[in-house]
Amino acid sequence: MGKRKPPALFYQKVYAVVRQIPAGRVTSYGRVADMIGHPGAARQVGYAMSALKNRADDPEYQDVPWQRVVGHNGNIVIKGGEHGRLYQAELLCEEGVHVGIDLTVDMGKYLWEGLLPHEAHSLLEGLG
DNA sequence: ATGTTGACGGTTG
DNA sequence: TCAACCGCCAACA
Repeated sequence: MGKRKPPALFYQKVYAVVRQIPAGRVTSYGRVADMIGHPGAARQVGYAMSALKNRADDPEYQDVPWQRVVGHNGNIVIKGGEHGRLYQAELLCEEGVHVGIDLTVDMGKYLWEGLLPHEAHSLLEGLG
């Protein structure tokens, strides 16, 4: 009884980095792309986040704090209508991240510094 | 192999 | 300031 096919390597790298974001902080899709060595692949990071909803029943991926990834200006850009965006705002609020009425996070205040290059390297080697 | 799809981000008018 | 456009590139049908 096989388990479901694992995500592609690119997605696994995205999830590994997102899991490093501390509660109470956020980062952007583009910064995650930079950290996994794919600068410019911000859209694909968003794609990886979207794919998580197809694995809602897989415990392996339930600990990925997707809500801590926002647009580069701090704006919540999740699709699925206001319901989805308000849900992300609610999750962030529970972690102590203030979300403005315009569904934007103050990046100057909550931005995660991110991984240093050697930290990203040691985190990602051994995947796939 | 090829075309379509996207939870982005930078540029343009 | 803001909407529309477009380049980006991995995953998937």
